[in-house]
Amino acid sequence: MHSGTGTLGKAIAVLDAVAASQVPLRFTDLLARVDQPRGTLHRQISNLVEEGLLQVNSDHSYELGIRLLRFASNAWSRSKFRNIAEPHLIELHKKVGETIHLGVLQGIEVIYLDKVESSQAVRMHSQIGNASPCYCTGVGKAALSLLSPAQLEERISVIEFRNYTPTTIADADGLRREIEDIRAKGYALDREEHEAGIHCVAAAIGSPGEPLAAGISITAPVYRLPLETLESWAGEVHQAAAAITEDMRVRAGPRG
Amino acid sequence: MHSGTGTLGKAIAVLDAVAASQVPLRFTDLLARVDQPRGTLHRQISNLVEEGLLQVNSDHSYELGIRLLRFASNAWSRSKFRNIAEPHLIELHKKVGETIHLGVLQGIEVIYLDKVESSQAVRMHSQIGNASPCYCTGVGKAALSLLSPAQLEERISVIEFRNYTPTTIADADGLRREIEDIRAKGYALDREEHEAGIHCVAAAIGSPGEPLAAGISITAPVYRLPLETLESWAGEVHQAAAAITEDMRVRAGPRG
DNA sequence: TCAACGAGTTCCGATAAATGGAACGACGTT
DNA sequence: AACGTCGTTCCATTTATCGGAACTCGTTGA
Repeated sequence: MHSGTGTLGKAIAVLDAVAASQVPLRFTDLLARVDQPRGTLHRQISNLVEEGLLQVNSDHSYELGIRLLRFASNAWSRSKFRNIAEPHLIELHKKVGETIHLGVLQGIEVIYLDKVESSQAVRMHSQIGNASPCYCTGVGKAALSLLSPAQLEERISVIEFRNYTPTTIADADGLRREIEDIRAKGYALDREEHEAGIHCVAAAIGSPGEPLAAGISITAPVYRLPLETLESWAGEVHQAAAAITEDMRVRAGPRG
Repeated sequence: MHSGTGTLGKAIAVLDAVAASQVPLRFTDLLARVDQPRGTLHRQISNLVEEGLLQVNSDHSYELGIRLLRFASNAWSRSKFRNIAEPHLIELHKKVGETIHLGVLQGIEVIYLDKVESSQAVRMHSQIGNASPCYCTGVGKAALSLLSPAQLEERISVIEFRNYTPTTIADADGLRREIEDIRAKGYALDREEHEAGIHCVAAAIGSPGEPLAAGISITAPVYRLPLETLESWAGEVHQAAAAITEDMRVRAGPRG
């Protein structure tokens, strides 16, 4: 979504382009999306394919390579943060009985690291690894509230605001006010700002000034759970988030 | 597990080193595992961290970055192969009632792409994305049987045989005989060769000479299911694998 | 107190790799 | 048969990578 400097950055920009597209891309399509000369792009793609990061179908369309899967399964299962957070997610889920999400801020996106819900019958993988815009998700806004003014402005400046629903925050000023509000209250609400019919209450994980900016949320469908109920759990979310923050501090500080 | 040529390859070799290790690695640990001068490695790591592919903890230990997760969730959900195979896996599961695995050959490893089992209660992600050696898994051996003699020898030459269990194939000659046997029979068996107490029957997906070499397997614990029962399903596995191969041919050939 | 050590980081000339413009070959279209 | 499109290859130029050495900082031990 952002990168581009350095040889490695260029290569990843190609992966990004492939990942961002809903339809399979052919060489010329990529050429249009990645700002690179033909020869250069061709070689970069070749390298990526050779490394197993990109896969080419028989019709010359590209998809992300399975080697990424191998890396990711590793990243996920060993993630210190996720492992520390997991018991807290489960505990919170037991308290409220609704779906719990764990996500971290990555640039201007939230990447979901874990999810605890009642009906595990849903097909696996759900939205683990999925990315959503930070400005219209509870976890995202909560995480943003940890940033310094400078960091915050830096991120805001690259956001392209888009109205997913009527309640989506529409511009930078709206987001600034929202962040202020979240800092004051200690929790964030997503009032169907990303997906109609879904709202959530969230709290930030991490401390101002430190690199980790993340959050957890309780998510529920509007038709079944009013916002008031959700908001009444603000204390619980905040408490769980604080517990994770503390666990991270304790276990990261003294030693690995 | 292999790469190393080119700037990109070097970078990925670092990721591989981090992924391969069970314990968190610090700078010096990586230095020992990746054959690179200090200055060079330092810059490569910096680049990887900057791109979000690698993450550095406060104690200078490294773990794989969550950005990989984002790529992987994409790679998985959009994978043409996985999507085509999925209904066949479910159908096969309904027939036999045991766990079905889908895996592809990547170098000398099998990477698991999907899994269908009865008790989805198990924590998600299970072993999707996990990698296992090709010479001691049913899927791996089945996939190897599709390779040309030259390709096969190339791969065999880089395998480091290791005895996971008493029945693990111990050397190249043993593997060559096994592959011959699989070609003759049309299916592969894993007689507790990778994990004691677990065996499976598998069949190859793909055609000789084509790039895709994959397989599916029916897996079961020894204590509950004798090998004879498993082997009696060889026809079903083979049939399902053939159906996937055919679907891939049809849907990949005419157009994307 | 000071020297020695190990871990991580920075610097910079030499070197090798990436760059990108242009030409080429393969198809399908008009 | 001439044309446009798409993918691929080539090669002189440019640029980033390489890697040895020096530097910083915290720890250990005499």
